[in-house]
Amino acid sequence: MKVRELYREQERLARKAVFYDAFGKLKYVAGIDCSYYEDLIIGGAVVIDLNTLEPIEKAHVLLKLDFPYIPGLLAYREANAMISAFKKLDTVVDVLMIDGFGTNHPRRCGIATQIGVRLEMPSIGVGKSFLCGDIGDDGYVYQGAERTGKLIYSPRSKKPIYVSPGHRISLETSVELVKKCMKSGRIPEPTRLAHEYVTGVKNTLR
DNA sequence: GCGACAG
DNA sequence: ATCTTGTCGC
Repeated sequence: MKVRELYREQERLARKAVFYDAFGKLKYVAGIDCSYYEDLIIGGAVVIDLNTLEPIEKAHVLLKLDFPYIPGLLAYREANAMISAFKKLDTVVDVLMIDGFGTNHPRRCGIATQIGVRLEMPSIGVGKSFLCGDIGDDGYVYQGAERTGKLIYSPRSKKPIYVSPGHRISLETSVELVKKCMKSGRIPEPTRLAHEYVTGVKNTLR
């Protein structure tokens, strides 16, 4: 498919995303990430108990890479592996925390939004570097008049992470949840553990 | 045309 | 993301 057609598909998916809290009490968060090895992509999901921040279940999957890395179209490269790994979990997960962006995206449809809409599940994007928008003095990322994300600084690091809601959750709740999942490092436990997990699986392949 | 550009 | 040693700092 051509890039401009994928752009249109993203605009269509973005219209389906909602940013209010569509859930009850939260207990299980799944951190999702992926890594690469030769022509394979390793998708991984780690379930964390919000009360302890300890992992209770993990699952991963290996797929053939079938799409290049194109800024703004990351989901077409990584979403299938992430979703496949997530579906292997037995735990009934309440919310997804994904490595990447949600509504803070050029077409308001980052990988967290695409996965959230496809699974009809609450999702949050946790980016590690700036993508787009304007950073206000209040720490929020603005796209026009809308707040689409927020910078979060962990106690020590100078570099922030970028939090943006993907689907079925508000920006405020997203920020609150990410903060609640912060332990020692710069990255919240769900995605930090997911990243650790998939790199571990990769080192198994060589 | 110019600049920006997640993982 | 990935390829990679030593090295600065808590």
